[in-house]
Amino acid sequence: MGATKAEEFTLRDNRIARYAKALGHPARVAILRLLAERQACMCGDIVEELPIAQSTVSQHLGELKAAGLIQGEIDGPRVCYCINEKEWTSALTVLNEFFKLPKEIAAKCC
Amino acid sequence: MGATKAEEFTLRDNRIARYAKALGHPARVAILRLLAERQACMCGDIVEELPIAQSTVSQHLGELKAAGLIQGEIDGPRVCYCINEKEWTSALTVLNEFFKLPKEIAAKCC
DNA sequence: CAGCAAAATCGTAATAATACGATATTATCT
DNA sequence: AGATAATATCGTATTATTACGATTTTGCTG
Repeated sequence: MGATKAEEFTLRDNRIARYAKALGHPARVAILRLLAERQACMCGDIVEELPIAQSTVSQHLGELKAAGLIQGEIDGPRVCYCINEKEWTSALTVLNEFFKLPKEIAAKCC
Repeated sequence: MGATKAEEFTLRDNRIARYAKALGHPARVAILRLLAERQACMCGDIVEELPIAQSTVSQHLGELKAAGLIQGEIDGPRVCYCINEKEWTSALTVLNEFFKLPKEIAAKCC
């Protein structure tokens, strides 16, 4: 993302940014949607559903895993991915809390 | 963000990604938090609060404005920024709806 | 063990994001 | 008009992201 000064911000804000960044690309949103919408968790079927190459899908999966939002489990010759419910809930909570901030404020100036 | 294929994904997923991307940097989260937490909307005071240069703050403000999350109004020699309540609510709704997807699913496989 | 299929990793090119200093704008005040 | 103060914009260096093809790894199957 270019030079960054992430360390100089609060842990809380970095946490929010980390989750948000993981959702910051339509391919990753689409992947998460697929994982959420299908009963079973997906593996390489994602590649067939999305307009990007296998290696790129794998890269996006890696980022989602790094953010903690999904987890993968080896299932025979393939890998079965699914949403990490715990982190997912955590992300929802953190983002919701953040988004509700202005609701508590009456005054508006512009 | 490097080469991108955003056009090939759904509008819905692009919309979510757009909001999420705006929140994808701790500086922008911090800026939004400042705008939300203070009664009045901020201007250059943000520069004093954050560990980044004035031009960088201005750049982040521009991105938040492009995403629709904030709006600025000229107020004398300064610019008064505040959260765009409408878009903010819209972002909350869209993200919430997305995050609640897996809750409707009983089966888990890993 | 050889062969196969799925996924990860590597190498790399193209592009976007981050950050800063310097400069230009803009609006106010004297 | 000129000076001042606040923002925006420009130019640019650095670093991150995205994407793909090629290759490697991994685990199963004959």
